[in-house]
Amino acid sequence: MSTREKIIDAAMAIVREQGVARLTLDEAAKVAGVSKGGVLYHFASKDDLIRGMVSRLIGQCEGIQKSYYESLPEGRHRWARAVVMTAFDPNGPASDPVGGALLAAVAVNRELVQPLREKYQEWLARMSEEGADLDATMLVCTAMDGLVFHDLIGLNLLNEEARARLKARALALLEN
Amino acid sequence: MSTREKIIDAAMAIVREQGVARLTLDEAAKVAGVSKGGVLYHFASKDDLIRGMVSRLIGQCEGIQKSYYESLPEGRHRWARAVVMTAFDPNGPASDPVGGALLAAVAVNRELVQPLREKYQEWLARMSEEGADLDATMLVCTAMDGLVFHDLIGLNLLNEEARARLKARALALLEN
Amino acid sequence: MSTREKIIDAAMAIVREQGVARLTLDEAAKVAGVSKGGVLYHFASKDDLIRGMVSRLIGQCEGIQKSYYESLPEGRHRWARAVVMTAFDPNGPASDPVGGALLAAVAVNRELVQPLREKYQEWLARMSEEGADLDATMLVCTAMDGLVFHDLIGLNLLNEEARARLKARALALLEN
Amino acid sequence: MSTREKIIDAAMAIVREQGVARLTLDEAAKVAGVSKGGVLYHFASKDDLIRGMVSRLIGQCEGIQKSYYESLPEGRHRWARAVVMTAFDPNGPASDPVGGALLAAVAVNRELVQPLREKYQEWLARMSEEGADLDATMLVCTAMDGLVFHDLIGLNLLNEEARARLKARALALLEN
DNA sequence: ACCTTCGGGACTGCCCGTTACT
DNA sequence: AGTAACGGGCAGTCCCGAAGGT
Repeated sequence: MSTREKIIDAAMAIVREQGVARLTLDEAAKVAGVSKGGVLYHFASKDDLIRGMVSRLIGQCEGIQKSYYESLPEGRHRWARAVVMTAFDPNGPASDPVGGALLAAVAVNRELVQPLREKYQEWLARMSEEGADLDATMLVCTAMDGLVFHDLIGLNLLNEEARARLKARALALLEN
Repeated sequence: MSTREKIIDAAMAIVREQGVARLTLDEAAKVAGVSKGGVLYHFASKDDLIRGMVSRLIGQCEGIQKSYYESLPEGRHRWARAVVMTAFDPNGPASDPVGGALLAAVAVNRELVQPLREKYQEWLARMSEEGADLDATMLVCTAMDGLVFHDLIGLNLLNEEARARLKARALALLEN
Repeated sequence: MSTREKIIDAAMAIVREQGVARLTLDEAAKVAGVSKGGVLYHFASKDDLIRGMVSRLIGQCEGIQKSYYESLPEGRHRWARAVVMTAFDPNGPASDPVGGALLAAVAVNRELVQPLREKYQEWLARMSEEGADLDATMLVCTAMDGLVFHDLIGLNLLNEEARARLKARALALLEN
Repeated sequence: MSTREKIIDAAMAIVREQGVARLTLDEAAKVAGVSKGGVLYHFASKDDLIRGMVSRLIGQCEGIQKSYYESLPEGRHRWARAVVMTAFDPNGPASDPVGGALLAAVAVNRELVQPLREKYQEWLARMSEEGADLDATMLVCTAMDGLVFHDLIGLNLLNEEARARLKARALALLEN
């Protein structure tokens, strides 16, 4: 595996095991088995390292979404339904502590949002191609983002039953 | 005005004018016209200062919500509608750069979310008291949080027209 | 009990239970049940508080010495023997963690040594009054200080048997 | 000379010239001609810097002891005599203000005593190898530590004449 | 006399990023 | 494709002084 990948792995492991606050260049270097200078060779700054983590997370998220898409029957809102399924997936983005960390980083530094925006636009394009009711789709997708966001900051408002009802309601809006 | 309030004002001004990254205790002290020791007398840590900012922001947000509530006609989803109106208000939480900063802080430090959770539960109780369709309400409110969150991290996905349609769709779900 | 005494008690308890590093004015105030300002009313500075602790410790030490003196048979080196007994007493100054803390404070701030010096001179006078062999007495007493000092900094060089032999040797030098 | 050595030099100079209380990382950095970051690169903490100073002081002390040893005639207590000579040496450990500072540091932080303990055990081994009367040796050496300790905390109990008599008495105990 | 609230400023140590050198 | 060394900004701890209350 490339050193670059090893460093991202190390960074994500640190965040998962010790929390964001402990993600320092020194620690990432130590876990990845290189010097701090080595980390800064591959990533120009800490923000740059975070960008790398964001990209990887987006990739994972997209993988989950795609596999849901493939498992769903054809239909007008197939992609949108996949988005809903992903948001509620126990292994999805809402459950990864790394997500919260990156959320923080993105909130602080606006330019980190760029790769995320591009991916969102790609998803939107995909959904509009399948002839969806775009208003309902946007409402549902935005709600899914709200849900993931609630999970990421630990705002436990909904119990399992309420979550199930919300999921059903969201999918209902995407009927026919 | 109390020193404590002056410090919160200073902190919010810094975030608005220079961005979160420039919010340091030293800077807050300078702007508020006290020493760092003075700041740390009123706020035990930077996180504590942020907690103060969160509380104030929640208060402002609630004020907006309440004034919308009062301006709306009576009806089953009066509070829920007020939530939607607030989310789209150009002076609402979505537009304040301070919100992004606090979002970041909350994402990093889970315990900062406590006052926010309490306020949310109060709002939920309020909405359930008015006999709302709770599933639809949750879907809409979660979507509003998603929208605010998009704004806060600067993920400009929707133009004015799309926003207007989303607002209409959300309010439509709260009909009768 | 006077507030002043309560504060000294609190300070000593903190040192014993949490170590010197945790002895702060704030902590002492909290444990003693007053505000920091209250502490500084009774003791002009932290050093002053330490002076108070030193005095109390000297008093305790003198109490032990006196009771040994009274239990010893009359003789030329009765006081000197009491000094030796005190140095080896398991409840004596060598065993109190507070001693180490105060040692540190005294080493840093030379003027804290004043009460200690006065007490030493009193002891020396006492010993010379009993017609002692002053050279042997000084050698033995200095050795006792060395021993106490070793204990205070945790320089565990001697096991129980070696300590017993050292004690015997010291007392032997004070024969007749 | 290495930066590390320069920093230790600077730290010792500060203690000697301005007292322990003025030994701060900033000051050490300034005197050594590096930044505080530079100091903290070589010494992880102030304690770590002090550890470095302790090691150097132990080395100096051992040098003095060794040169006394070489100047002394052969005999059963050659090393022990060297210890006595060192304790009374006007350039020895008792006279260096740095010693007091380190004493304080060691009293506060028990783990700093480790190198000192090792060195003491080495010395003890050396003395027992020369076939010494170990009880007398321990008594004398402990007394020497007591004396050095008195000097370090500035407990001026003995005038020059009394010191000379103490020295003679100590050496007398090491006869034949 | 006794105690509190408020605030100032020195200091430690953590951490990011730069430079010089392989 | 790295590493060692270094610089400097910041957070948080702590001592203490000033001013005032009871």
